[in-house]
Amino acid sequence: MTSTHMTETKPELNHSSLHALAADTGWQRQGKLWSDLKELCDLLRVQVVTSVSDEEFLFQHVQFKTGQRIHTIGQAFDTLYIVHSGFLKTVLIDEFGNEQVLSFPMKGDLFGVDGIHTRRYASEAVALSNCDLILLPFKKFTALGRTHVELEHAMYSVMSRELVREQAMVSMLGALSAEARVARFLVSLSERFADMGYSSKLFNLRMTRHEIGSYLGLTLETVSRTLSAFNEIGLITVDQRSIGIRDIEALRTLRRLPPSSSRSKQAGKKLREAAAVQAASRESKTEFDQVVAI
Amino acid sequence: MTSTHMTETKPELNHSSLHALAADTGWQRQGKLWSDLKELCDLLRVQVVTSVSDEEFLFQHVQFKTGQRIHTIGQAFDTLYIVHSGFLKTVLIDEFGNEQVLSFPMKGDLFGVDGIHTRRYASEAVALSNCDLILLPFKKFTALGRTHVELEHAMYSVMSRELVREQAMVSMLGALSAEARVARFLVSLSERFADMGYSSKLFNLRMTRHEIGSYLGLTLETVSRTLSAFNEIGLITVDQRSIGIRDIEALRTLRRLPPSSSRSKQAGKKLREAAAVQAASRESKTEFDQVVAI
DNA sequence: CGCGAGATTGACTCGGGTCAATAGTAGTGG
DNA sequence: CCACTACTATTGACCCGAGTCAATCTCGCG
Repeated sequence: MTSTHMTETKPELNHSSLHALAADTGWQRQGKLWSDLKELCDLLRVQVVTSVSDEEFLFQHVQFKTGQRIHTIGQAFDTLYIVHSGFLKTVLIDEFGNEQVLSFPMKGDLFGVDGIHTRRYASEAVALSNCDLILLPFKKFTALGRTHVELEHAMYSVMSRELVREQAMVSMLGALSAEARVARFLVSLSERFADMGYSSKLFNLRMTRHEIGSYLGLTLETVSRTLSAFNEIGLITVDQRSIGIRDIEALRTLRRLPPSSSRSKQAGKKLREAAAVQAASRESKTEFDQVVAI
Repeated sequence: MTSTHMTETKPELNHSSLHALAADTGWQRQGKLWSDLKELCDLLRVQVVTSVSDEEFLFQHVQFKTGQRIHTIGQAFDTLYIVHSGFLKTVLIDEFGNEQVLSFPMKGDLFGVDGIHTRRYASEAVALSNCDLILLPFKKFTALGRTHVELEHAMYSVMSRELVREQAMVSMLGALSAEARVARFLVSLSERFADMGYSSKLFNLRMTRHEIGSYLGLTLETVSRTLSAFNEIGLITVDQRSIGIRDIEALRTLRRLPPSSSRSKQAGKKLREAAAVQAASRESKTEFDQVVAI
């Protein structure tokens, strides 16, 4: 249970075991303990007209180790979480025990929102690395929102942003080819790393091929194969979890081969080949001079 | 522009033409004109501890005709919409003009939420039938939320619900086969019609095969074929836009043939066949004694 | 009555899922 | 320290579900 890699034996949604686990964590108080409103809003990338930095309103941090569950499906909801550092995944578990990865929250991301409506979390959140999370008791937060108008708006804003993200996800799953999905996934990861201050060109994946596949609606084999293909074409460099981005533009513009409901009949295959050629022509111009993330 | 079927010629995101159109509508004032808070919450299926029915806070209705656009992508956001009656679709338009249907709002649904974050609508909403919508000016609404706590919570709740819905969508697109998607689509439609007071057994689709396909991440041919297959198996009755549900349980439990990241290796094909058999055995027990919707 | 949009069907193709074998990696324990 | 074990990743062979292309049919409307 305390090993650093994910070996926890899927506890069958056992709530008591979860709580035991949380208790086990013991609200350790190393590292940063509290955050104020401003820090919180900065993290959420929400522009707040710097309200008086109320020192009275502080939010506690909690640490989770790799593999630990932050919350499970069905567990009573009462707090939202903001990632201060670390990487997680949120998953849905369908009626037959199959996991479906919904998101990979990282620094600045909010999660737990799906619990508001039914007052129970609709998904499960698991730490993919050691994490430092900010607790955001929902009651306390809404109460605050009433006195700090801009905070309330921030909340709406973040939820709206999350909704737009999901829409983009739906759109991607509905319309893009496997290659395009993987390409975009890499691009978005790269961008996230960039604005977290890490290298956007060389980084380590925090999740398995299986998790990536689940997130993208593909099998792990397809993910692996696609990464290998990108590698051969020269778009990226792959070695296990380590990814080097060699041609982000090619990845970004890599469109769907004639996928789903396409009406504008532009031979998609040609686009792919074009992208490949385009990539090959740039192959030698990028270099790897940046620091590896983490 | 005022014809009752959808012939509007994709106006290339021309905002001025949109506004002209809205002006054209002329905020017609037939039918119900205003709704109070309680009515609004009832519609949203949010339990509100019946706040004093403030007659001062009323929300205006607007009518749209089939094919009219309620808002377009990029248009400045300032109001949310609640469907009082009628059917719509919301679509995303990707970088090459392809539509992707995101939802089919109907009675009691809220839309426009995706505009909160960037202050511009991220999607486009189009009426699939004549519609009666309730306008919900966002500013006014949040202001109200500050004095009526339960209203604020209702807003969070509805947004959270919407998020969960999107998650379910992602999950479906990522994990289910074409047949399962169509089956679930029919089930959810049936349920929606049921709690709108229409028949859950016999109803008319308000959207084309193409739109259904776009929504489900399939081609219109696959949708058509799948409906035909369900028809032959005896799960449903199809005639153009008219759908008769004959075995909702079979549709509900129709699982994915071995789709994506399946680890529990249960021969999916057998499940399908089982469902078919199951369906056949029930074939004669359902009857069509209910009133057709609309 | 003819036109155009939508729906249905068939034939063909191929992207990506399935199954399976192999290899690289890391944590565990003797 | 090294073998043992459990994941994780990579690759290949095979095949089927669903996309593509295209012909035909229906229906509502001008």
